Amino acid sequence: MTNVLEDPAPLQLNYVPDEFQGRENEASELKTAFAGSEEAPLPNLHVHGPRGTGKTQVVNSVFSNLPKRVSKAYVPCDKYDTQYKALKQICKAFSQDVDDGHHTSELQRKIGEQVEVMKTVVILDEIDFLLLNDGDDLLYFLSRLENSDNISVVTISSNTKNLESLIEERTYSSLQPRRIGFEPYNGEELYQILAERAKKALASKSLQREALTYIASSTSNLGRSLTWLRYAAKTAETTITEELVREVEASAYQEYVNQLLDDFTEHHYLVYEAVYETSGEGEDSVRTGKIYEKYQELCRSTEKEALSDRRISDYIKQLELLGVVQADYYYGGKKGKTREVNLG
DNA sequence: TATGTTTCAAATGAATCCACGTCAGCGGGATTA
DNA sequence: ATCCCGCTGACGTGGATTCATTTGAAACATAAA
Repeated sequence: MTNVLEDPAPLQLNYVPDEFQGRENEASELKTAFAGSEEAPLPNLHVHGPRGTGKTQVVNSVFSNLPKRVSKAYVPCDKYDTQYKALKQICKAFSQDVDDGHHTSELQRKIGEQVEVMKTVVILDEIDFLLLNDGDDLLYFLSRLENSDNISVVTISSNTKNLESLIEERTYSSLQPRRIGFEPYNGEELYQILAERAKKALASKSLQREALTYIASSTSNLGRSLTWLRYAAKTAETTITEELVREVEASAYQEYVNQLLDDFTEHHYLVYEAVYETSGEGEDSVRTGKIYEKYQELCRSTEKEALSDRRISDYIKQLELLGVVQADYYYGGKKGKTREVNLG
C-alpha cells in the first residue's frame, strides 16, 4: 500500500466512529423505538433524511448492538433491487448454507420459518430503488408474515419522507412504520466531525482551519465533504489550504459521483456523462431527448450498443434518486411533455 | 472374447429470474380552427 | 380540437443461472468359448 495517509479509515464513508456527533437524538430515538418489553411486538420503522446525514451508519451501529437472540439482515436495495435479490440477501444473512433453490416462494418460505423461531430485523437501505424497479411485493410479503410481531422492517430512504406515497395502501396499512427523520448537519456539526476525523487520519499533513470551514459551509452532505477532504489530502504537498480546497472542489465532486455510480452499470455512467456534457453547453437544464442523443453519441464513440430511450428514462430516475441529477416535468405545450434535467 | 454392470462426467432439459425492447395510451399547455 | 414529445405501464423475448435428469463411454466384472 502506497497511501500517503497514515490511517485513511476515518476519512472513508463506511468508517464507524465510537460516537456519532450531532446524531445523538436520532440514535436515541432509534434505541427507544426498540426498548419496549421483551414480549412487545417489534416496530417497523421508516428512516428518512437527505443523502449524507448518517442514516445508514447510525442505523447499522444501533442494530449491531442488538441482543444475540435477535438476528439482523442488512440489504442495500440500490444493489439488490428486486424482491428475489433482496430475499436472497436476507437468507444469506440468516444462514451460511449456500442458497439452494431458485424460487421466490422457496426463499419466502425460508424466511417465514426463520421469523417463526427468532426475532428478526430486516434493514432495507435505499428502499426507493427497489420500489421503483420492482414494486412493493417484498414489503407486502414482509408485512404480512404470520409472525409479524417477530419481525421489524426498517426502511431507509434519502428521497421519500413518507412511505405511504410510494406503496400500495394495503401494504402501508399492515406495515404502519414509525417515521424517524434525520436533519442535515449544520456547518458547525460538520466542521466538528471533519476536524475530529482529520485529526485521526492526517498526522503528517497540517490542515488550515479555513479549509475546513469552507468545506463545511459549502455542503451539508457528510459523504461528499469526506470525499472532498480526502481528495484534498491526496493532492496536498504538506498543508491543506483553503485555496487548495477550492481548487479541487470540482474534481472532488466528480470523485464523489464516481463512487456513487460505482455499483451501477456503465450505461448509468454514460447517461450521467451525457447530462454533464449537454448541460455544459449553455442552458442549465436540458430536455431528455437531447440527453438521449448525446448518450447515443457517447455509446458510438465507446463502441457500445446504446440502450433504448425507455431504459434511459428509468436510468435518469435512478440518477435522480442518487441526487446527482435533478429532473422536473416540463409541459411545453406544443413542445410536448418531457423532463428537464440538470446536474444536482 | 462376448456380454453384462457400474461409474461418473458431460450433455441435455426444465424452471426461473430479469434486463431489455416494443407497443399503445396518456398528459396538458400552446396553437390553431 | 389538435399537436407535440416523451412519459409510463404492460407484456413478450431471449440470455443467464441453477438444479435435475439423461446419456454415453470408459472401466471393470463375469461368464462362455
